[in-house]
Amino acid sequence: MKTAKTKKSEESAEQKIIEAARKLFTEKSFDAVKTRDIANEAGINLALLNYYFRSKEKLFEIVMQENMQKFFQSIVGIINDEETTIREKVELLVNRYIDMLLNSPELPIFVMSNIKSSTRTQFQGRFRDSFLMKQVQKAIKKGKMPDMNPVNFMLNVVSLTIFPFIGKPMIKNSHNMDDKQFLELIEERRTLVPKWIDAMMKVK
Amino acid sequence: MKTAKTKKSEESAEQKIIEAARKLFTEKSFDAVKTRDIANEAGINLALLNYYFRSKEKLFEIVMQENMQKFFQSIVGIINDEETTIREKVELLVNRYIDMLLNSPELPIFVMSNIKSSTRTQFQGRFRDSFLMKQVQKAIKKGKMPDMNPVNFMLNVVSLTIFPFIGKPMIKNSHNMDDKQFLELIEERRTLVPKWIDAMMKVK
DNA sequence: GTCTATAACCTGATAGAC
DNA sequence: GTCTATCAGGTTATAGAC
Repeated sequence: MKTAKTKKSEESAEQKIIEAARKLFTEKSFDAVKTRDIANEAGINLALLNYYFRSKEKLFEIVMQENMQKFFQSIVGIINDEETTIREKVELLVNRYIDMLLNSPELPIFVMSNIKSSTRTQFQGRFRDSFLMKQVQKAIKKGKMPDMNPVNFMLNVVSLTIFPFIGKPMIKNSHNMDDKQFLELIEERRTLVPKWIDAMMKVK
Repeated sequence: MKTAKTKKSEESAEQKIIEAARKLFTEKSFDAVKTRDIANEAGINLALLNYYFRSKEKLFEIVMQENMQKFFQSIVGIINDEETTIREKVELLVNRYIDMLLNSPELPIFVMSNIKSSTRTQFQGRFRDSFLMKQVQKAIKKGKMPDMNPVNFMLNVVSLTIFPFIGKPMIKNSHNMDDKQFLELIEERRTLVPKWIDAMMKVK
């Protein structure tokens, strides 16, 4: 063990830095976050940050990696389950994403803003090669879904589930809603989105 | 007139600066954009930027204003038209947004990232008080739509139309698509989204 | 491992010549 | 109006003491 640990809520300095970095990088842009902010948030000194991680970029890469993981990993199991139906997968996906995003509402914008700059091969083809895609293609072939690019199916699920979190400030502003009302809106969608997806797939 | 203009593609320095700023601020964060970048992009000197606009913040405010305008203004007319049906409004909205976003794909992330920091009263209640909202509320009361928060209707239209542009890098990456395929996907949605919205509203 | 001090560089803004 | 030169302060990263 590198560092002595007392049992109570004592993390290693290294871990405290990573957590501070994750918090700040997830809610603000790379350039908006200053290394001093991270050091302060972690309760350690600026020099220590460079001792553990060689540079701001290196630290950001770690946070990026963790956030991408968090965003994608949790659904890989769902979309590749060969035992569940399309409808069941949609329900699982919607619930999984809503639960995650209620805890980390800033995650989508982070992912969408930073997916370009890295992880180019990390999740490449991960959706395309999933079992869900095969199910959707089969459903289209059988005429049980509109004759369309199957990507549109997954895109609809993701759009209806994730966009409300990305657009939260806009929604609250343009409809004069408070946080409680927004939460009720999301909970309503938890049950409605799967039904909607079902209905959408019946158009010819 | 403040500055002499030759007729051919000669804009005032002031305008060139604004356009350079819009380009850069729209595709990168406030802190990621350096005033020197803007000056270079505009083909003028750094000092001139501060001569016309007192500070980086002032210049950003102008760009923000223009982008918010561009994002919201174009739909105000559509959602307040008392002559068109809900279905017609949806078709108009989808087409208007897709056309706009094909030209300015970075606009949604800019708007969603910056709507907090300003324009708090700019578009407040603009959706809530629209004629479309009244139509939707009436449809719900008549049982022609699911018994839900009417905000969910507008939110579905916006989600299905705008999210694909926000998620473009993710979609291209996880489905191994190129730009041409992405464009075809969007064009397919242009006709499908209104049909889908129609079908969604028939669930009980 | 952790700190203070500081080097080396970057960035927004201004002074002053033309 | 437009430029060059430069200032003042901030920012990342490192040197060196403990």
